Amino acid sequence: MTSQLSARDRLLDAAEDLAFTQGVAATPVDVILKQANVAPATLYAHFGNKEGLIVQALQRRLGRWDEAWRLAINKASTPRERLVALLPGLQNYRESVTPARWCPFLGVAAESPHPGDALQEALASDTQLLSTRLRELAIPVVGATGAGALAEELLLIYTGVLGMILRGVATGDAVALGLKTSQLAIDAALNESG
Amino acid sequence: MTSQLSARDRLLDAAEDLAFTQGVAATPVDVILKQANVAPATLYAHFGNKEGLIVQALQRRLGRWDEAWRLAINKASTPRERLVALLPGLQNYRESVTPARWCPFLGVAAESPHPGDALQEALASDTQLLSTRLRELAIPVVGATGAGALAEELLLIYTGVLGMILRGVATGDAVALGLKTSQLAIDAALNESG
DNA sequence: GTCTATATCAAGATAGAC
DNA sequence: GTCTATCTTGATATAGAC
Repeated sequence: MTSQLSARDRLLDAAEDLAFTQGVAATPVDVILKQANVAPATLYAHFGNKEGLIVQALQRRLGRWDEAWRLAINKASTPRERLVALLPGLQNYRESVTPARWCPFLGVAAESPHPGDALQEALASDTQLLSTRLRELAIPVVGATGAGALAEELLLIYTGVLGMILRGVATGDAVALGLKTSQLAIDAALNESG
Repeated sequence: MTSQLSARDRLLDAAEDLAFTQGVAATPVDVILKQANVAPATLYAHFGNKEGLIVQALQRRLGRWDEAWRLAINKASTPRERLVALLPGLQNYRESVTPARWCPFLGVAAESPHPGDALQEALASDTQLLSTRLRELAIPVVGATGAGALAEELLLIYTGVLGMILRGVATGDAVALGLKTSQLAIDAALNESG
C-alpha cells in the first residue's frame, strides 16, 4: 500500500519518527527511506543531504510546537495561567506527536559538534521563541521590570523538565514537578515586585 | 615526546577530551588514537571496543565529579549551604576539567538509542547519585518528610542548568540562575514544613 | 602490551534510466 | 520526480609481527 502523502511529507514524518526518538547519528538514511517507502535519490533531490532533511523536520516541528503552545495559552483564562501554559502545552503536545525521547532541538544540538551548523540554528530558534514569548507572558503577571528575570527562571525550569525526561522520568511527572517549581518562581517574583 | 601516562590513561584522557566535547558518534576512534598517541590494537586490548572506552571514561568522570561535589559540600558551613553546594561545585568542576559541551552523561544518553546500553546505565548512575545525596542533604534542612520532594525539585533545577549550558548560556550565568531558583525552592519547602 | 598494516562493513551520496 | 543499482568513503575492528 502506498501512502497518499507526498514523498517529501513521508520523509519528514519518518525522520521525525525515527531520528528524534533514536538519535540522528544512530538512524541511518536507509532506515528512514525504508519507512518512508521512498528511493534514495528522491531524498537527495528534495533535501540535498541528510542534514537538510533533519533541519526541515526540525523546522516543521518547531512550527507545530509553536501552534500547540499558542493553543494552550488560549485555553488559559488568567495571565498567570497563560504564563505557565507552557508545561501542560508540552504534555499535550508530546501526547499528540511521536514523542521524541526528549526535546529534539536539544537532542540534535547535543549530537552536532559544530556551533555554526544549521542544526544548531534550529536550537537557537527554539530558545529564542521560548525566551521571547515567556517574557511577553510574564509582563502582565509581574510587570515589565521583573519579566526578563522570571522568564529566564521559567526557561531554566522548562529545560529541566525536558532533561528529566531524558533521565527516564515520565513526561507527566516531570511536567507536574516543573509546574510546581514554576509556581514558586512566580510567587517569589510577585513578592519582589509587590 | 611521549607522555609518561600509560596508554590506558592517555586513551581515557583523549576520549574525555574529544568525545565529551564533540559528541561520541562525531568522534572517530582514529582521532582518539591519534591524540592519545596509541595504536588501535591497544585500545581494543584494553576496552574491547569504542563503547567500552566511553563507558570507562564516563565511570572515571563520575568518580571525579563525585569527589568535586563532596569537596564543595565540605567547604560549606551550614546545612543549607551544603544542600546547594551542588551548583558552585559544578562550576568549579567544569573549570577544572575539560568542560564537556554540557553534561557528558546526559549527552551520551541522548546519543544512545537503546535504554539497556551500558551507556544509559552510566546516566542512571549519575541520576542515582544526585537523587540520593540531594535527599540526604535536604533532611537536615527541611526534615525527612519534605526531603524527597525538595530533592526532586533541586535535581530538576540542576538538570535545567545543564540544559541551559547546551542552549549556549555561559556556565557561570546558568549556575547563578540555578542557585537563585534553588533558594526559592528551599524557602518554599521551609514554609511548608515550618 | 604495543606496533603496522589491513580486513570488513556500513552509511552517505550519486548515476542513469524511466 | 522517482526508481534500481552502484559508487565511494570513512570508520570500527582485527591479523600477525615484535
